Amino acid sequence: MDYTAAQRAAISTLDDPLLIIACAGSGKTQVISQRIVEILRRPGVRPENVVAFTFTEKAAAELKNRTLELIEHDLGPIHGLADMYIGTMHGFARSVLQTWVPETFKYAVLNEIQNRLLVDRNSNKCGLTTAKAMVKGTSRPLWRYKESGLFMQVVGILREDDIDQEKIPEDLDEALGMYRTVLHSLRYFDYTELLRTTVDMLESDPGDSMAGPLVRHVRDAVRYVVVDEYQDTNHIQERMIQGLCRFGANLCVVGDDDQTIYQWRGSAVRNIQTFTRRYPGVRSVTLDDNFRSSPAVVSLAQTVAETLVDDRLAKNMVASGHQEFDRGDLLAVEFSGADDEAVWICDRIAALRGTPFRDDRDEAPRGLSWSDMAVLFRSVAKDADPLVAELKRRDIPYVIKGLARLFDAPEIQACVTAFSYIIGESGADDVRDSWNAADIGLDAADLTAGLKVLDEAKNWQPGARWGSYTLQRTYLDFLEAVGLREDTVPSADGTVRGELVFYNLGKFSQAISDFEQIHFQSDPARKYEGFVRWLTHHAPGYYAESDADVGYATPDAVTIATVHQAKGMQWPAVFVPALRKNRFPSKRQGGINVFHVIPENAVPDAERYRGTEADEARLFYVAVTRAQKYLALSFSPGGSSMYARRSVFFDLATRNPNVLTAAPPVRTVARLEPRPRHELPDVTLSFSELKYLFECPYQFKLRFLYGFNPPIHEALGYGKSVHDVMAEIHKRAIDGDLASAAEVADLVDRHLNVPFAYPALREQLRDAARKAVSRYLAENRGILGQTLHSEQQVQVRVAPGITVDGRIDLIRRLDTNETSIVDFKSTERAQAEEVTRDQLHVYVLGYQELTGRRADLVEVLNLDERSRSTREVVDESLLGDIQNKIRNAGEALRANDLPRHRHWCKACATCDLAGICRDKPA
DNA sequence: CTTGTGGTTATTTTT
DNA sequence: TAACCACAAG
Repeated sequence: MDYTAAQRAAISTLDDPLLIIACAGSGKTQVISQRIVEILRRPGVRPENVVAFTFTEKAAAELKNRTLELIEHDLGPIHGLADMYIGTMHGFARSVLQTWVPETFKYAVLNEIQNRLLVDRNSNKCGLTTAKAMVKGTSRPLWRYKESGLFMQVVGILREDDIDQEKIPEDLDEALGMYRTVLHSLRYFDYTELLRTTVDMLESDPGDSMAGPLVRHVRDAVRYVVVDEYQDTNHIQERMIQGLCRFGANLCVVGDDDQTIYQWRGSAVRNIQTFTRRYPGVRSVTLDDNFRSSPAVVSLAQTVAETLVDDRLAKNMVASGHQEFDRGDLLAVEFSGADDEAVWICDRIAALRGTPFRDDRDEAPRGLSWSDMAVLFRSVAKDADPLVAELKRRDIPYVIKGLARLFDAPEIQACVTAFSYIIGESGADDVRDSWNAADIGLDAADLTAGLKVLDEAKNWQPGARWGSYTLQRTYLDFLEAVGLREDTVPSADGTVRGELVFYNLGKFSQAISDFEQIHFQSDPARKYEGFVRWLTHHAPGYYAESDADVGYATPDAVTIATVHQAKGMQWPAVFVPALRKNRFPSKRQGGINVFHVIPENAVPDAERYRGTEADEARLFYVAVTRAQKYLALSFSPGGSSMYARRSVFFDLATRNPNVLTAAPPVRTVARLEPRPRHELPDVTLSFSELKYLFECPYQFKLRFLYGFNPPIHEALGYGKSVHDVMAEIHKRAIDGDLASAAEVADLVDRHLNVPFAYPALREQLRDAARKAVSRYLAENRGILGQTLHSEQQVQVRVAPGITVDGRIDLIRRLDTNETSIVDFKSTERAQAEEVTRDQLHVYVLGYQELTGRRADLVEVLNLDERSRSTREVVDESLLGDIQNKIRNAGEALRANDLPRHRHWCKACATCDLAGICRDKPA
């Protein structure tokens, strides 16, 4: 790989704090990866010394894969790569807490929807009504349900930003305290609390009793910190970075202040703009070669960037790629209506298809295909309808993000009707009508069977345990009774409808899980009623987007996306329609916002949350720089007078000399056969996902691609709790601190978290856990001191782009001096023996990757006294087989080839989802 | 060029 | 409910 002088400078600066200003298309990911390789090349540096942050999981997967590829190529096999962290800051926080702070082991992380359900359910205890909004000079409390979203934003900002405590009203501070108390008493982190807890600990003294191990780990292990997309970091994230570097780790931040587009999350462009002032001795490198776009696209982007005057970091993007500019590539066209605009875009898409295009300088040209084109909107939800209709009319394939609303789907409406039947708000005829309207291949007899399930759910017995009436159970039973199958969903055109319907039904299953996680402990009558109430009033707003983007395989289709979603991507041809005043740039929004609750002067530069003209210009800059060669901007007046005028961005573009305002007649170039660029998606699987994939590919699809969840079990959390106890015991054992029998009760009490158990069950589980741990200690105390690793992160890269990662429960040395890999099982729940054997042999591979050594034995230690433990010698022949098996499974996943088993088999017998897969044998 | 009024609209999304 | 825009009036 040839690097430019600037790239080489960035790659080789390893000792001074480094700021890399990376223009769009400047090969940023490659540079970061290569720099990590150079770090690892240094004598004495181990992979665990490196921590690299990205903004999203997707970016992390890309960076990780690129880095591993380079390492393989430049350094050959090196060990311990599983200890190198490349991921999001939230992921890092979770991982270090999980490793170093036993007190946090039992915490679960809430997603945003569960978070909001929690706030609504505990609105008084959470401080929702204690917090007050200042409206027209008088204060009033916030509304439950209606303003709980606002409340969450408020408690988010209060914990993430650099707040002037003096200016916070007492009642608001109290509300925040109440909210945090509720979170902690239920053992939950929200995304913010996860970061806050970690950051607060990172800033503690190395001798601190709780945070000490974490701080000492950072002090001893973290030597190089890399932060990508630095312009999108906010105050708490900056604190996290400082916490990691406080013992002298080298810091490298990478970003582009012109591409800050997440300001409403509180990201502070100032972090990157003032970086050189805040860290002493910073070396600054600007990557201003754009290898992606033609000179004309680059010049237009420059025009946009130059409107951003204040405090912009100096840079001068130059086109250095191989794309050539031909007059007519850049257009800014006006239309009298959105329909004309849509027709024109489709015409142009059709005309561009088959046009010769070179992905690389010295590669033969290929014909452009559907997936080489993208249409980017400021708001897909508001503006994309006419285009979608036209694409549909012409049978041009497209994938769209963020338009269809989940609860508008007829099959979801039918689900809602089924639950409202249970609480007596709909009749049997309503249920039949709604499912018939969904047209998913059910006949009258199927629905009769389904109604029987719903009738049973109606008849809960007062006094019976609440946990036996789970919504998820009812839902899955209903789907099983009606005999729904993916391949019997009728479809007019192709085979995709079954997939879409199952995707939506899977999402509904997730919605049930979200609700039930928070409302499990309500009595059946209230739970079902509350659920229906939530489904009709609140859920539709929460689950706004249902993208039918199922699987890893990328279809050959035109992309319709928002500019935000397009960040980090590129296409040969890009369209940016609906460039209307008040939409793009977007006008400010009315209604009450966080600053009606938080005094504006308590937050530094509070303006940044609201979004400015400059922020919109940055967004437009991002849109323009996605194009490699063809870029068509267009305007048509929208429905009302508000959107009747042209955007300033459109006018700005027309002033650029490379832009034509009318499309020239199509040049007659030799057309080629359209051939989409073949890009293999990176696949990273956890061990448990892999287990499902081995067991049954279709079950994997139902669970992880569609999102179907099994019902919550009352004892859920027990296995994890015992696991956590073992983890603490072994971590202490490594430090030479052997737990005694007298500590068992205390250990169990600290880690036991069974939120869905009724009181008697909880006692029973506590007792079982104590027994299991005592028995384990009694039987293994002798070799506790020979613990090598506990909860060890491992990673196996079986093929380029296919990685498996996970944690090994325990690695220990036996008295025979053999190394043994141990997996704990704590419940009777059977798992096929060969699956366990496979899993353990994957661990063996992981351990070998980590240390270069081969383990001798694999053990399953059953902590449940009624099950047996196993101990086997590592099977050499199995190790090769398993690699192939993983590779094949990964390839199948990439190709979206996830079939069900041909016949009912052992896996079906234990599968929670068999009922929506096939008929059970008599 | 400023001010008042009535009408219209309320985005983006990651963890 | 709040904020902003377009347009008209002064």
